[in-house]
Amino acid sequence: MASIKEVAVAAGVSVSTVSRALNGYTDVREDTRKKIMDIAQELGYRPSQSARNLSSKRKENVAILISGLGSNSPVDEFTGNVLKGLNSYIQGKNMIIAMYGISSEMQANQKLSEFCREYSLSGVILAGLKLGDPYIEEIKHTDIPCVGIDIKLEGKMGASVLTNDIEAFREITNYTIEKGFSQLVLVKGKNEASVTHERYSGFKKALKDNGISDNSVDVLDCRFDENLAYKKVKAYIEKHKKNKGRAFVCMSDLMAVAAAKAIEDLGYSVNVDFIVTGFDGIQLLNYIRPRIATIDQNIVKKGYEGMRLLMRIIKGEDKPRTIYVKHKLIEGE
Amino acid sequence: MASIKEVAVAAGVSVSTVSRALNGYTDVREDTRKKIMDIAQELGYRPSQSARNLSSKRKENVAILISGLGSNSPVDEFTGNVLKGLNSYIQGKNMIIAMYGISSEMQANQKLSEFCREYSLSGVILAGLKLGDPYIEEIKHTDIPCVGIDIKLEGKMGASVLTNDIEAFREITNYTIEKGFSQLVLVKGKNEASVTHERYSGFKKALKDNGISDNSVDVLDCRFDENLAYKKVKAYIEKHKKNKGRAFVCMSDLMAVAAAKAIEDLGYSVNVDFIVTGFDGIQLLNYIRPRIATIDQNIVKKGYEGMRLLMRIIKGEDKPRTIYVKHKLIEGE
DNA sequence: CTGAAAGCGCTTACAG
DNA sequence: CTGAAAGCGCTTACAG
Repeated sequence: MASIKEVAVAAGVSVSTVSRALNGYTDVREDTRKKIMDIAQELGYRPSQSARNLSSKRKENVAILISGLGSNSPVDEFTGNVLKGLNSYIQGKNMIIAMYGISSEMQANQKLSEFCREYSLSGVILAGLKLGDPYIEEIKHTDIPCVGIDIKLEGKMGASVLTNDIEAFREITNYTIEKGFSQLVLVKGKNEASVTHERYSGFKKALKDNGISDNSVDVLDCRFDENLAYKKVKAYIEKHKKNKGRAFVCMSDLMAVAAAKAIEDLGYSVNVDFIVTGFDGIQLLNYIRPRIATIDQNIVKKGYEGMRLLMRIIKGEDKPRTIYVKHKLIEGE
Repeated sequence: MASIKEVAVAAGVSVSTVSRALNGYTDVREDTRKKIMDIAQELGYRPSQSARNLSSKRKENVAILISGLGSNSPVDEFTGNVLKGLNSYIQGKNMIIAMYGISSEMQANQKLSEFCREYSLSGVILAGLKLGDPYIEEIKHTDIPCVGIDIKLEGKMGASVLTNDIEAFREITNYTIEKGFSQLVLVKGKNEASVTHERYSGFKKALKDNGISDNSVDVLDCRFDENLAYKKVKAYIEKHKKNKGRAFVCMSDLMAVAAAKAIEDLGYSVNVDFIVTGFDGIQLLNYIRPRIATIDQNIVKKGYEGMRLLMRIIKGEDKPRTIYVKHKLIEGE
């Protein structure tokens, strides 16, 4: 419960001196500082962040704003992994990061800049944003540093941490073909998601790499919906048997798992009669047999890099820019 | 960027009046209030929380402190589900909750009361705490409302949201027996976890319910470790074949999944040759075939109820107490 | 190297 | 019903 004043009195110095000592200013005599430190420690003194925020200009408060916690969205590992990544960055750095849930509704009611002012934030990480969310547009013209995880942010203060979806999807498609399955079926995500377009573009590059013509490939539009993927893949196989597409290249792991299930439910063997590949690298795949090949996006690393970039931007050590976190191909069996 | 002063000037009233109008005090003339509201809206005014925290006594700032985000812990769904629950409570309530990651190390460095003072918190939800964490002890003597999710908090300000582990485990054990498998093998969690003891006690009640003697039951100490569970269950079956324990009653879903895998790897059929049951209700089970019976703990609900209880305690509408969130038996196939 | 003083943006008795 | 003023706990020029 100690305030700076109590520390000052106990140390027999002024409040200003305590403040300077505690904040690591150099113009404090060493023994004065020592005494102040000791007393602060003893009293369990902690500066009130509210008071500090109110009086100080140069502050380094950051927060992560998480969208999509709303109750209709399925809980996935994304949030936990991002948090874990942020956390690993601040470990031992004597800093703390606040997290706030932001719904699309809330974004409509309160501008990001107002939010940051209200909570004294000097920079934010944004996770879970969807194309069309109000903040995406606002960030183009804001002057507070923003780092988007898995979402491209524009404007002079907009930075991003992304997977190179084009390269990654090209890679896994090539992997599929190398495994001897060149009659491809693309199990596609929803068009509203930017990643769908990027992965699609990577897919086409892989076709070109292998001299496969676009129109020899079937596309199942499954909108990242596992039930839809199950149905469409099942129907596809029932119709063509093993005579047409034999490789289901999926834009997400969950769709891949559904596709694999469809294959098995029809009495075929995954990775033998038909190959399936995913994208994301979710935990679930570790429990599915046979193992489905995928691209691990390394979300934890994204959290870490996002945090690191944000701090560097705030301190002026770096400029807002786009970082690509290296993905990893995980082979199937 | 507007401050209360600018609103006051624009409205032609004093700062005090603006403050009272915005905070819903009744002693403001209706048209004055209306004008102030309009102008505040127009200017995009938001009160600085820092200033408010500093000047006001009766504040209702709450936060969730999450332990176990440390990088060595596996990411699971727990955190995301709790957050989702909290979030569903505050939906539309015009409030926001801050989240902070707290490691055991940090707990050792900074007392909870100091933390709350530093961040102007009037109440906290604690999630992911382990037996032996420093804050558990401190809470016994603190005077700030604390709600523990899945951890029993003591002291006059300690509240808890729990599963009735004893009843739940008794229930699933009884379910197993009803399914015709009475030669039980308990796949046990680690002794350092309080839930292990409670589930064990529920297990024994079920034995008594069915007149089964304790020493006819084998216990595999697997410490909530899936690899250990896999090994021990496999060794057990290799040794006894189908001649002894036939029902692996597991204290967690992950151990149950491992047990099921061991069974299948030995060429047996899950839920036919041997039955397996879990505990938790994790998403993964929806993807494992055949479906393993389990107890769904409803973590989302726990988050919701925890938040609700905390707010009620802060407002004086309720006393710190223990809430049990109803679990649900999910049958296997 | 140190202290007195102003000020950050609010809330809240108090007076009228 | 409204306003002037004190105060919350800090930081930061400024003076010495």
